[in-house]
Amino acid sequence: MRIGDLSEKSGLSADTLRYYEKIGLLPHALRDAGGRRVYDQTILRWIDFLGRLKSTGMGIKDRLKYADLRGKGAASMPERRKMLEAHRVKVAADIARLTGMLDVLDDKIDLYRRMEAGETVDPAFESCAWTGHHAPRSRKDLSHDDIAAD
Amino acid sequence: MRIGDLSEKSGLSADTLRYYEKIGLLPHALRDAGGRRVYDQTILRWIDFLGRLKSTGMGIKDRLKYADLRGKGAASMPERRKMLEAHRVKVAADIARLTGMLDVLDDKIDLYRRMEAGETVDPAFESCAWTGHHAPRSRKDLSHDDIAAD
DNA sequence: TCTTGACCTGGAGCGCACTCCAGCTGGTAG
DNA sequence: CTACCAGCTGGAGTGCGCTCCAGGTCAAGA
Repeated sequence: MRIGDLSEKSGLSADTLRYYEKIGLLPHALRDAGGRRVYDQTILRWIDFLGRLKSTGMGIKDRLKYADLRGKGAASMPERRKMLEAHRVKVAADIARLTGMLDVLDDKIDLYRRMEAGETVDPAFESCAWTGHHAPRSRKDLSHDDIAAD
Repeated sequence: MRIGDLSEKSGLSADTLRYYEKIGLLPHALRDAGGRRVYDQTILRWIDFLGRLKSTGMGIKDRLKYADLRGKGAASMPERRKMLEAHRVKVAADIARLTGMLDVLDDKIDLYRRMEAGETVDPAFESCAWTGHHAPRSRKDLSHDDIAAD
């Protein structure tokens, strides 16, 4: 498989694949007689996993570190596992944040809908504006205040 | 409230607050006699909501657009609502993606743990490697292949 | 009065993650 | 034989989202 096929199968551009190799995310590809990169199917598994790490918020530095560990073989397994465990914590936190946002959005969308329909806004939300001098205590407090026509 | 206090309360640096004002995410702040920005508490609600939009993956262009609509008042409500509805769809998709990753991570972490303990790898996972020429059919298929010592 | 510290402006610089390009080579189809 | 296309390299450019800095103003406390 050459870079064009891999590009198609992986969904990454040839430029990106070469870039990934250059920075070390992908191992140096073997070359054919003409100097062109030749890939094995198995690289797809790795590219997919890298894509998942990226799309779940792992930055390039950590992906590079992980790729580096992977290149070191079985001895690096405990360290790789620790990285994945750390990432798991972040992913779980992100899910919680996104889920919270879903509620905020639903409330706001609902408020807009009602205001568009000409409904008077529930005074329970009007009156809880920040007039005091206290800092917000929690996400819950804030998300309550968030139900506003912003 | 001056910019230092707002910085503390919002968690954004004064530089970032000025930057946000410059690009239009925040409205132009009123100034005191000495030309310094003076803020009202209510700006915190807006900053918090902007932060949520950002931290749930809304890019700067869309946040700018939303901020612009907000500045136009009640007439822009239907459009704002549509933006929020579109964002909701993205957020829900992100939650699904992250949740899928959680499973992948759990499987991989488990595999590493077992391999670190010297256990032989389950042949069900060894043999399902990509030797065929088919593209992956679904996330489920792939996540299965993903259980590999990468 | 003097000094400190918060704030001001405009603009440069940075890290991430690509993306594009010029100019070249190598293999293949007509 | 020639045209073409895929691929090669090195390097410049891009968009996002800040972050930092120089050089200045202003107000309040010792």
